[in-house]
Amino acid sequence: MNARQLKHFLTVAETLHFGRAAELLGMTQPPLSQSIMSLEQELGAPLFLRSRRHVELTPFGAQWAPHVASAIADLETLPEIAARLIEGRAGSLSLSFVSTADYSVLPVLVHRFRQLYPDVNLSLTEATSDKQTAALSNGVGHAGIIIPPNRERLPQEFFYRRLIREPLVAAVPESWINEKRLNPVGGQLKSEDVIASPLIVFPRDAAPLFHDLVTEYYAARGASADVIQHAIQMQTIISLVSAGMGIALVPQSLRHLARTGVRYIDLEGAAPELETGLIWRRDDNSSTLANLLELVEEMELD
Amino acid sequence: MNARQLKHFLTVAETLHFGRAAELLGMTQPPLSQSIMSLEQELGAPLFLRSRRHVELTPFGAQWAPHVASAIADLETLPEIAARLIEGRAGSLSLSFVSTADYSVLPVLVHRFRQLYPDVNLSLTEATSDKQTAALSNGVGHAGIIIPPNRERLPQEFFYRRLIREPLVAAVPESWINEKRLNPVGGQLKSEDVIASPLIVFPRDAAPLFHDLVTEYYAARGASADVIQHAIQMQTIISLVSAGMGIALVPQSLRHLARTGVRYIDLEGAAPELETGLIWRRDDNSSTLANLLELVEEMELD
DNA sequence: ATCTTCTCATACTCAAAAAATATCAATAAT
DNA sequence: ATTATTGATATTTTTTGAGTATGAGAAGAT
Repeated sequence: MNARQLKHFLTVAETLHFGRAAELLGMTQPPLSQSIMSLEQELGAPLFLRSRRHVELTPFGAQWAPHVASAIADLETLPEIAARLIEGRAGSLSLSFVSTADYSVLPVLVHRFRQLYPDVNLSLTEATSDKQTAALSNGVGHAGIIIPPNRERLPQEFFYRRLIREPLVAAVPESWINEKRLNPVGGQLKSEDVIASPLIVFPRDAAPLFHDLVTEYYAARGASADVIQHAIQMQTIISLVSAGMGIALVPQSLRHLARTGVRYIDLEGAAPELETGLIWRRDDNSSTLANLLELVEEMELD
Repeated sequence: MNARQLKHFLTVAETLHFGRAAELLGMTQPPLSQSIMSLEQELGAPLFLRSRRHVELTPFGAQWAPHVASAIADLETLPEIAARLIEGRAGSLSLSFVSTADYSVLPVLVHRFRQLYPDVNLSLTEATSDKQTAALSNGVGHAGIIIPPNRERLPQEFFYRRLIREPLVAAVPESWINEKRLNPVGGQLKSEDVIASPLIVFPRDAAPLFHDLVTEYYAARGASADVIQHAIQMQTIISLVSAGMGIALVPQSLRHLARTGVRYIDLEGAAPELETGLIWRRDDNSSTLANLLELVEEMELD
């Protein structure tokens, strides 16, 4: 019993006519008759009742036909499924991201991807850059949005592409401005003001690169940060700023996270810039990943 | 692309080794390699990454495999489904019955059938003997439990088998006995008492054969029935008896329908007998029907 | 470093299966 | 009666699937 014979059976069951069925199947009638007969012999029961002029299904044939039809239909959608998987229009894409990306590239990227590839199962995981790199290295996940280390420290097994490069801005309690504790000039905060203010910042182990970028700002000005509090979530940091506990240096895109009592102010002079980009394994040739990369090329994220 | 190639693909995907897969498939390795290659060519994408020493699935292959596995599994259950349909262990059986059978043969028949063939979809329809015969004649339903007409009036297209032959008994209001309006002697009701009592009976058009059996009882005794009420359901008739409206002549098996205020009493002498039997189309060779018939032969219903 | 082994690919041959052609036989309609 | 229709049978041809023999490249052993 093979799919060919089953197809033959279905066609005869539909037409109830060997000649016409053979035509539909692109073959001649004799081999079709033989095919059905051998199928019946194998099953040990007739599928059709044939008089010399008429063909009809036996009760067994009639009840079996829908099962066969369903199995054959499933079989025949396999090439279509394959095509969709090959083109990356179906399948899965597992994307990890650092929490800061949540306010900049991630939403627009995810939205566009979902729009273009609605049938791809996109799974998103928040993780630090280090953890993302480790997971990808172990073959877990397809791509990660990270804050990149120095080029030489990025393992050879990865490709990297910059997504966005944005200056840090200060998130400050609104009250401190009203009380003249901070004095922005022309919409910019002076470095003396920054240095003099208690700082709320990520713990270094959670985001070493971002942490280092902030502390280097102080070091470059011959000072060191007066870290009053660590917090592991951007939202928590902003909440603490709102409570007047201190200021924070955050990526500019965090302006999207509006919160009463918090003002975002540009830094005076050349602000440190935070780069965010995408990494993926060189040897990963998943088509869903390829589609994501293509989409990244097409989008103007900066 | 055919089921054979897909099976090859699945086996290689499981073993990740062409030689061992070929062995599992009962073939040699070269044609297996060719089969996979031709499948890959047809799909337009590689299913496996082969180095000279290693085989692994491509992302596409890995994602396609479960779809293929499911389709092939469905395909391979078709012979099993066919066997069950052929043996009548799956499929459907549509049985109609007269309402009186509800209290005699039907429950035990249905119970036993369900027990033996739990996967057969058994559909039960209550109908008069005439309607059942007509439906069967039109190819609707498999068998019917009817009160049979004279043999010569049963169309040639049917087979018939008696299931039960039971005497009619009188269903009488309990109060009438207490009030000595009826006087059973030795547990039997005299025909004078029957003739003298108002009768509740099926309308003739709903059950002509049963109706005729009852009226012939009166005719044979030179009387005619004093029909005080028609009712179309056995339960209604017994309810009316319980209310003291009259008596009814009912099949003995109706004793199973106990009701306060109603007594079932044998008729004096030779009581009219009601036959109930099964009909089916001679040319219906459904295996579920065959199983029902076999079951009927094995059971002692009388 | 060389040799052996493992493993998938290639070239070629053969057998079995599928389908074609030609024809038959039975039935229904003209 | 005759003809057209339709499924079955007989026989040949084509296609497909699988076999054998062998090659080539990589990993591991000596």
